[in-house]
Amino acid sequence: MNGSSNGSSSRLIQGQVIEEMRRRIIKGAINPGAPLSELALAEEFGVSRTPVREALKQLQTEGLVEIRPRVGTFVTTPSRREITELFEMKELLEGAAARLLAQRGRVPEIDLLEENLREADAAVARDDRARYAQLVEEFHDLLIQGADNGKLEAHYRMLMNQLAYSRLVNTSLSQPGRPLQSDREHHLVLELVVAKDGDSAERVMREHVRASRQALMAGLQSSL
Amino acid sequence: MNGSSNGSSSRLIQGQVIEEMRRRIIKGAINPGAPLSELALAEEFGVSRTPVREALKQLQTEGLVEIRPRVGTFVTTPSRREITELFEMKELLEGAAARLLAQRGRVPEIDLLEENLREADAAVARDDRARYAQLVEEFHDLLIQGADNGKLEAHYRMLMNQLAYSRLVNTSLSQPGRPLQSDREHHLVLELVVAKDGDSAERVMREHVRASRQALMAGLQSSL
DNA sequence: CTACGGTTTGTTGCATGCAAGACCATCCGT
DNA sequence: ACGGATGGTCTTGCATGCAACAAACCGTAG
Repeated sequence: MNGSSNGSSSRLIQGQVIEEMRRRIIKGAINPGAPLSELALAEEFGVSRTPVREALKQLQTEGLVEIRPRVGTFVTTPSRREITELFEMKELLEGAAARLLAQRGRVPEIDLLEENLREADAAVARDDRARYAQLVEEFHDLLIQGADNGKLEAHYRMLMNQLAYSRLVNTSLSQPGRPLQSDREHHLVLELVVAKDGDSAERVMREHVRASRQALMAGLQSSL
Repeated sequence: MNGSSNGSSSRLIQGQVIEEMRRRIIKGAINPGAPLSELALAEEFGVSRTPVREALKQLQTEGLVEIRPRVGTFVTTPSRREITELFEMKELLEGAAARLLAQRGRVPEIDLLEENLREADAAVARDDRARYAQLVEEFHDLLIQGADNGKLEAHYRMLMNQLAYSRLVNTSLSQPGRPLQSDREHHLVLELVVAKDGDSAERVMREHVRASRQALMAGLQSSL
């Protein structure tokens, strides 16, 4: 398994459909709850229903769509409770990743993380929120990769996909002062990782995720 | 999602195939690495290739089989490294579950866990390893359910399926003295949970999983 | 206006046929 | 005997047709 995607998928047309549909759902190009007709998708992609059907089946197992037998297929919308659960998992996995990374010592990912923070500092300084959002995602990705645990990474990607996190990051960072605080928290985590203090790194990382979640929830409240 | 199974699957024949195949793989009724022919399975179940095919696709996403395009479908065999990774995740999730359960206070699952330990004590006392193995699985299941986090439970079940844990438990418990120690560790965890000491409960639970893993690895070594 | 029945439409579930690729054994040439 | 080409056979991937079911829609009776 490579994360949540189908390994050598590019050659198989069902693989292409999977990647495209996943991209659309995660980016929010399709409204949550919207129906996905096999036939319509098949025609749009210029293929038969079969590969589309198999793609949707996989996306269902990944938790991105829901197939109601003989009714239709719909983009899933996480309930408030599920969002809370997903963040609990995010906190768990990223905290563990920080600890594992700290235990590994100085691996290439550390350098990439330091470089990431240098860029992030600059982005925050010039108030470039879009760029900073990208860097935040990269930071978390590097942390997970640095943990060097394929299963952890796979489950993490699945979670983030269900959250459609790429969209949420922006909401979270739109809270005043959040980017600066977020950047500081990243610095602290990386310091503890470099110092090989796994326990503290995990604790601080979890606090960071909690803070990020609260900023997000606040942002969601105000946007509704 | 209800764990890793397909919700209302009983009526759809692909759902029946999924459940049956998953059961076989987890129970070890099929040798790891063995090829699974769509046609053969279809004939055995008395259906066409289509539902079998869709079932295998889902099992692939769950990590139980591997579909090599135009070659065949095979039962996956976790590598040594993957087993280590899976146990790292198990430790993580069960530790978190212990902490979450402790935070929830006295919920029904606590009573069930205490009842479970009473039976487990008896099973250990009369050296009934088979019964104790069942109770161990039930203990961990109750812990996860008690955490009251659906996502955590879903990911946990997926992990356990990949490990084919029901088989491994026996190997682990075949180590001399392991059942008694395991039982004691369970008691300690539950005490801390009841005392609402989440941090300690998580720590001890993780130590318990590590110990269980070491017993398993020792058992695997000697059996090879 | 409301409640109920029948129909119509849309959806997915399953069966089947064909095609493309991978693998293997065999045969031929050296 | 050995190496390479070649054919055959097995596998899955995809296209298509039909059937079963669900939901909406409309007309009708009360």
